[in-house]
Amino acid sequence: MSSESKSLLELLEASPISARFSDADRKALHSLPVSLRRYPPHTVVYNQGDPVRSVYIINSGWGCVYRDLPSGDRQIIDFPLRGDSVGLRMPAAFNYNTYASITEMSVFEISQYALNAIVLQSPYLSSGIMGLMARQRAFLIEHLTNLGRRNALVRTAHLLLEMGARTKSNGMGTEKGYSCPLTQYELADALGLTAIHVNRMLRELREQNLVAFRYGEVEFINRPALVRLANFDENYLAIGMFMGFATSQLD
Amino acid sequence: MSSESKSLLELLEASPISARFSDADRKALHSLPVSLRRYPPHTVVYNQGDPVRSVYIINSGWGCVYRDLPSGDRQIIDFPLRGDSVGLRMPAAFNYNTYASITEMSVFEISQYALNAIVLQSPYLSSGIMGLMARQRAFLIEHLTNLGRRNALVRTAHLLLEMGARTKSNGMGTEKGYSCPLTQYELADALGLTAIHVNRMLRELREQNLVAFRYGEVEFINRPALVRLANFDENYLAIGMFMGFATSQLD
DNA sequence: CGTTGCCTTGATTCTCTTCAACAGGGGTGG
DNA sequence: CCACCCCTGTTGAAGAGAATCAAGGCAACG
Repeated sequence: MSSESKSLLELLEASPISARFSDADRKALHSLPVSLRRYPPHTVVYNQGDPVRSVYIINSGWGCVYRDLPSGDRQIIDFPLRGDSVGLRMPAAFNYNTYASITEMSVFEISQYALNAIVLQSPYLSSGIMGLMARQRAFLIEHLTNLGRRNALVRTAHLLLEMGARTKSNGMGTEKGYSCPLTQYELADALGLTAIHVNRMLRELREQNLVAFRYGEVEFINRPALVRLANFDENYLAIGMFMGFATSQLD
Repeated sequence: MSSESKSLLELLEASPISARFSDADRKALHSLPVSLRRYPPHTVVYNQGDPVRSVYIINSGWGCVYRDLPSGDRQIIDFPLRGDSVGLRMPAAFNYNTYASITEMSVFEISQYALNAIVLQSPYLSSGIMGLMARQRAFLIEHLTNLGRRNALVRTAHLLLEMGARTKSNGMGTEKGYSCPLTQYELADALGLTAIHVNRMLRELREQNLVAFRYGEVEFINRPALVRLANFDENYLAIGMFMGFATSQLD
């Protein structure tokens, strides 16, 4: 895979988060107990029903957050990538979804307890955390819209474009394409479709010379036409960076 | 309608938020410039594309947050009720969805600018804000799962149950039912269905003696059976109250 | 008293699922 | 080394579920 950071600070200052810290914030961050964890492919990080203990900032690799349903289906909520956060929610609660790796994955893990402390210390950091939450929220809303009001072809196109924009913004991909380790089953679980139908939609997109997803590579063939088909708007992804509540006082 | 608060403080201390403030927090809240606004039915509060200016805490009435699509369809993201928040995201950005009233609606409006200030002043309040964001996030995830992996009947049942749990938790409804001013068109836009099909699903639910939604009233006839049909789990709604990051230090 | 908004129902169409079968690659064990 | 299996991808045919098209109902409102 592409870039990977050695420290949380380095990751937060890199794209897409691009935080700019004061010395005080840096100091606070240094005192924060963080562990860099590695997970092999297809390993559960936390499970639906587990108590909430930690927050994760993804450093490298692909994973997915999903909800298992009693019917045996699952709904994939998101594929968090480098620079995304997982698990920012209330403590003293239980997880109502599962987070698992897809490829080998490295993440920075911060305990809820330590996070509480830093929220008390640095308003800039807490507003940064809100920024991360807002970013995840924007992904969710787009995903929701995708499932509710777009047909299978457009929906598939849209997801490929979204992951393209996200991989580009964190250095994992380019305008032309990106490496994507997802199976058609995983795509289907995210898109609310069957893998069989996803397969047909991918073929359709390929045959229309819009985008090819084969052998773990997404290749944009005719990006403008694909963007038009999917009515894709990159702007929603730009929001929610680290320039949080606190800094906007400068306006 | 049922309860309504005269001040933001009163609203925050009431169910479902149930905040407990220190004197310092109360003071900070008192200095916060808040305006109580009323909107007539079917009025836009902010529009897709407008710059972000304010955050809203709903006091009474029904509204909806939605995204308009170029196709002319729209996807309703959420129906925020008393005690819910709208617009908590990054400043210096644009809204990528619209917030409009459905019934007459009263909301507390706080400028982003003022909110920044309070985040700097009170860590407890900022963690409370994170709590509100986490709560909205839980709604989104459930809604997403609903659209992705449940059929029309179950999906409809689930939404009626969710709004039932939410109205109950903020005093607008009871175990037996609640007043619901939504049209079948609005339900359809939330559920990713056509109004015609929603109509059929409501009839089905009524004929199976599970729940009746008629004349603006949702009446749970056989709640246990309905909960079973929809695989409804109220717990996800319980998370994300005001007992935020900061307080959990007491653990 | 006609219009408008919301609800209701039937008939038809089409999107997506389900069921079924097969092909290629990678690993494993006999 | 090969037989076997599992996982992923691929394709076809049948069937279900929801959309679309069409029409009529009732109540509120000017």
